[in-house]
Amino acid sequence: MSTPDFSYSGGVAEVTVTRIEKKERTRRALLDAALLLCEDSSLVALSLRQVAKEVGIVPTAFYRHFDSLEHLGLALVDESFVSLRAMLRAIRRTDGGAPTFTEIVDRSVATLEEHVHRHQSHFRFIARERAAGPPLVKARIRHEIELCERELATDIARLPGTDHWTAEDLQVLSGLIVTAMVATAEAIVGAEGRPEAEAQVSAAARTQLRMVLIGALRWRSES
Amino acid sequence: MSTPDFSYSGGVAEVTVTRIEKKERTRRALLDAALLLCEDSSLVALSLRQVAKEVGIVPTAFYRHFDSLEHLGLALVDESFVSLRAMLRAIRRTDGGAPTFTEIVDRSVATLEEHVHRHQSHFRFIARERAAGPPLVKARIRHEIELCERELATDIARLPGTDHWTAEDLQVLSGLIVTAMVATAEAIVGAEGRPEAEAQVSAAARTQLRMVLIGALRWRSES
DNA sequence: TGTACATCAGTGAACGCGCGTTCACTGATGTAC
DNA sequence: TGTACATCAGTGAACGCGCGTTCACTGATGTAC
Repeated sequence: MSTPDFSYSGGVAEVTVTRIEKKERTRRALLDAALLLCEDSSLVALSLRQVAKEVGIVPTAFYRHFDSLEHLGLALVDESFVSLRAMLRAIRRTDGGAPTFTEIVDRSVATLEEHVHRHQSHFRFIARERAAGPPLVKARIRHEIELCERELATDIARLPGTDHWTAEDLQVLSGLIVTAMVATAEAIVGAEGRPEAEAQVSAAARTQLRMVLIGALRWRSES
Repeated sequence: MSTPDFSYSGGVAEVTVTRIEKKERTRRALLDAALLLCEDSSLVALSLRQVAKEVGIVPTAFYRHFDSLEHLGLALVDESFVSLRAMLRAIRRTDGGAPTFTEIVDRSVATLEEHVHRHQSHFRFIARERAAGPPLVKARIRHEIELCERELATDIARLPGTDHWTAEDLQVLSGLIVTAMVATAEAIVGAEGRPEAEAQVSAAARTQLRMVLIGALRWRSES
């Protein structure tokens, strides 16, 4: 196979692509191929040669882009958390002025559902490699999840009724919610588009989230 | 290396071991070796030859015991869930006549902590392979976790104040608790024996569990 | 109890294959003048 | 604008290695008589 040629001719004009753009496209293709190929096992079971073959370059050309598959994995983690942060922002935006807890919960779960669909492979990747990825990948995912928990904690602090909460309690609640939402995301992915299964998952998620919020808001007074 | 010889001489008597016992010991050694070797990646990244080498048999002898590493994985799943069920039974036993929710929560988390320590490698194995294991292994873990959720649901149904609950609500609550406890188990393992980190994890787990129970018991009246 | 035969856990050679990584290379793109 | 040189993404041969699996085997243990 020859050098991938990304220049193409439109109806009228020849479009030429710079060397830098071409390199960027190969890099993209490597990331996409790796994400696809490790879908049903893990990055640790994937080989550099498989990825290169999928993209249509020779194995040695891989090194022009990444030092190793593990480093490619770090890039995928970073990308995935861009999606995830975007989701947190979207939830914050839609829930910002919501009148009731029920509405906050419903909107949050709906937003989660939508984002899981749009970035399925990213969510799967994180869920998988969090537990089984190469060392550096595992470590970075752990760190990023911690950041998300903190971010969520500051969001929660803005809800009415949380004024007297300690920073620790906020953090603990935030951890619980993130854990539950990660599990929900996994379940949505597991539903594989079967609408009735997914409806059940999201109904369960709404119930869980409501239970948690109700419990959290009452919790100091009973402990 | 010659055939592993399990017969040994005590101070007084020669102890001979039957062929069946000898085979069983090799099988055990294979299971232990696999569990050890996949600790920091996954079963999908492990090779039959590594396991055989660790045990001190020739690679081909592996087939006397398992069809493949994936089937060995299934045996490990079964073993792990024996530990896990034992834990659920222990929690049921200690909490059975507990007077207050606080006590139920405290005892449950303490029991979890203790069992996670005793069967660390089993918990790690399940947490890892649940997300990234070979297909059959993933499927069986998913199934077993579902069974645990059902088992827990019937336990919860015995608590006072849950009489009017629907089966679905019980299932949903049970799912939430299992998710939170799995996450706690992972965190305990992650604390790696640093006592202050672990104390923090278990304190957070108690808070979370209490929030969840308080919320759950109030939830129907506010939804 | 002794002997002849069956069983079968573990052996060891061999196979073809995919692996990560090295190296010197090619030729299109980019740049300095 | 044209030419000479630099850059560098991708090539292809080669390496030694570990992989799963096949096969015929060995020799200790187990059993039937």
